[in-house]
Amino acid sequence: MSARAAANGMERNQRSTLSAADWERAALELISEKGVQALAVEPLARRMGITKGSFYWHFSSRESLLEQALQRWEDHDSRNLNRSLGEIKDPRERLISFFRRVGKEKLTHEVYSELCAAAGHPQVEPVLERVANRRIAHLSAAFEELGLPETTAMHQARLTYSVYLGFLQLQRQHQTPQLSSEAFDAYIEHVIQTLIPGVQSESQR
Amino acid sequence: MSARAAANGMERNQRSTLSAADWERAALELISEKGVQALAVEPLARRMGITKGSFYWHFSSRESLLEQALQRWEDHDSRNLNRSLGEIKDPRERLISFFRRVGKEKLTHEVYSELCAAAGHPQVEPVLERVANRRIAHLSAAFEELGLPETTAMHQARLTYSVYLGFLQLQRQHQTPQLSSEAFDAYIEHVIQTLIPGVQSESQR
DNA sequence: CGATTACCATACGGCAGAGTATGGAAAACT
DNA sequence: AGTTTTCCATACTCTGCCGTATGGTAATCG
Repeated sequence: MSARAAANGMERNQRSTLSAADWERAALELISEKGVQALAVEPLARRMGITKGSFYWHFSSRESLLEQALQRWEDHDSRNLNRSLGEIKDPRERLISFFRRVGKEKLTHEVYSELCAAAGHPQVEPVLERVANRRIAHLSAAFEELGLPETTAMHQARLTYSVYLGFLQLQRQHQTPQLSSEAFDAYIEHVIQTLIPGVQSESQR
Repeated sequence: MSARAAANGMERNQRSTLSAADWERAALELISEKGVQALAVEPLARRMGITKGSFYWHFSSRESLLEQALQRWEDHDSRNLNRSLGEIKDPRERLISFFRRVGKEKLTHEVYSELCAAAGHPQVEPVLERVANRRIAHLSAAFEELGLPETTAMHQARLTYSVYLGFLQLQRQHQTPQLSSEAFDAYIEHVIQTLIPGVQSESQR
């Protein structure tokens, strides 16, 4: 009985053979937990109950793994954004869904949060730039649909995105109220009323 | 002529002997440039034109250096905050100065930005928590002075601080307009008008 | 002026992760 | 059934940093 067969039983639950996509998914999961700098070949392999002999068959280097994993994440995120753009017609609802989606899509946001922490990394930087530009453009378009002039809409979009980024940061510091609690909902409500024109609370009507 | 004397002439311009404070300052400078994870003994020593033989005379470990450097930074930041609280009476002016000070105090903010990126680090985390709480309390108090009810003021303070954090993040990604340009001033103006109650632009009057 | 103290260089051992080399086993082809 | 391909384990080397040990030199003190 080989050591490989022993490992199959417990640690590796799925198939008997790994693909590059498996490594990429595991890499993103590790990033979401410990950050980009913690993405190392041997620790990742140990985590998967395997050795790096496998890794270097699928990838040429650690750098290459990061590259592929980042691309996978970016594609996934990009599709998500376009989907909400197509599905939600009302720009106000689209903006609100932007905030509400922070709770859902947990893994994606955790990864993004860690990527932000690793800005400055040569491979991460361009991804961050593209993603931020796409999302800000998305917000800016919604604000324009709501009647804001172009420059104002751009400012408001940048401001809104800053709030989102700051929220992620406070979350990383555990400085934010528990998600899915009344305190959290109240805060989100406050943010929406402050940033989205034309949304009024009951007390203000 | 010793190698030491040769190093004195060029790399080390100041005194002939280093103090613990010198190491702490150099550490903060390195953090502001490359982040917390880049704070390593040997690279830092090389940067200072010296060897780690000196370092381990002043400090017991890398951990200890980080501890002292962080404390130095936090003290400095804390004093800054209290100073503005004492000097500026008008709460509106105090809030505005909060944003305007992002341009000044460059090193302090760059360090803070990198500390945020290193949230999760056991030594950094408590510092971040204390600093954020102090600043948010500072903002919250100002909003209360402007007449907002307690809960609303707290929400607004958290929101405002999120904007600040998001701004730092966008700066790290080079996604923000150049400081001290008209575009930058226009954006800051927009932020102030959106977040500070009772501030009106000329076009809105 | 001799001895102590402060500060630093050099050389060492140790660990952790990157990448390479090589061989083995199972599966897929022919 | 025999061969090739696919996938992985094991055993190296190499590099970068941590922390220690030890000795040297300049300043300072008694």
